[in-house]
Amino acid sequence: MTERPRASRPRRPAAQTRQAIHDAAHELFSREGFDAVGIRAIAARAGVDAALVVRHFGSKERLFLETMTVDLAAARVMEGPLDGLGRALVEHIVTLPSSRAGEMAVTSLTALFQASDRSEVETALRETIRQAIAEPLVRRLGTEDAEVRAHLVAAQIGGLLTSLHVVHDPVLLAADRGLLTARYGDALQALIDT
Amino acid sequence: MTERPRASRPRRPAAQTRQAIHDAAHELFSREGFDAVGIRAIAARAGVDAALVVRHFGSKERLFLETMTVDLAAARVMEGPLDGLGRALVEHIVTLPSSRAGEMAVTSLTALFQASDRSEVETALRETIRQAIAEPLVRRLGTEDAEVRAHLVAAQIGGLLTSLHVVHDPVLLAADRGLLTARYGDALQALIDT
DNA sequence: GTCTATAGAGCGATAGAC
DNA sequence: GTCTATCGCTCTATAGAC
Repeated sequence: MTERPRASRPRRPAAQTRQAIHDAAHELFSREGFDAVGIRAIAARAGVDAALVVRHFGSKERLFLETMTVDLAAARVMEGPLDGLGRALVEHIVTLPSSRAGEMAVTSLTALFQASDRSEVETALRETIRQAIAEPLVRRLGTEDAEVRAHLVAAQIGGLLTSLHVVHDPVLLAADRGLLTARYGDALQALIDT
Repeated sequence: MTERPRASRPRRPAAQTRQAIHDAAHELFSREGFDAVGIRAIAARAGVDAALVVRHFGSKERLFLETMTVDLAAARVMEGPLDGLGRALVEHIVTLPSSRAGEMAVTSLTALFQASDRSEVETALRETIRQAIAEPLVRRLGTEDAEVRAHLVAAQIGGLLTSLHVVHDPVLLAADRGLLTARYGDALQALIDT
């Protein structure tokens, strides 16, 4: 249909191709995990050739790391008053999946967890947790053991996230959000208050 | 060297072969994860042929599930007095890797987490958590919301375990055990006391 | 009970024409 | 920038000789 002798296809802008690969990769990696998804499957979903995936992102692992970034958007919550912060954080966590961005953050986090036997992925995961939770909090807690406590807060929040989205604990998934927030939030608060 | 025309090898008892495969599988799966380890590698380490692995265990996934079982040995701790249970549980968790059995439990748990995108593995993981933590505890807590609280306790303990052994949080790994036990244990206790 | 051999498929990555 | 073709390798699982 095109008048040119189709030396190559209708020529999409490179940025658009890159974005299509990016989106396809996020969707497939989120749903099936790193190992179960091949470059060919990503290319097929993006409507491009498999070689382009490598050309644009270098390798499957780099594509994974670039695609599965997590923005927990917890920074805003962290700025709130220290008392009541426990419940506010848990409320934020359980509400995350109701926004599109939050849902993507959660699925990415799950995929990172499951691929964390690759050392680069483990590093990315660790850095994500540090930046999103531990570091903002350690500045709020002036005390001497602030760093350890902040990382324990991160551990506890991670526990809720993995129970919900990795293990899929049916009791917690079915539980009343208010009850969850109150109980787990107060336990978190104990960690914050020392 | 053998006098028989080596139709087949010196004939090891089947149970012994099975055990050798089992041990090799545990070691490799623990260290490298489900996807990174092939049947051939397991067979080589066990000193047997790859076909025997399939013959004895049916499939790689069945071998994985049969091999990576977790005994957290938390039941004994659960029987202790309800007050102080938080710290006792955390103490138990951070001390786990110092025993051989505990270390195997921890490495198995890590491998289960990382392979939990396979639905049978996810089910096994969920069941392990329920049996080891949630169920023993729900019997101790008489209250109405006992089940949710017990599963929140499991989530919080899972958070510590994953932070230490999946994410490898350097702050927590370097932290004083006593401090960890006190802080995280008291937060856990808040969940137990309601 | 153990082995050889192989089916049957998929993989990540590259070379080079266009 | 895009595509075709392919290299070289891995994998799980099975069939059947011994």
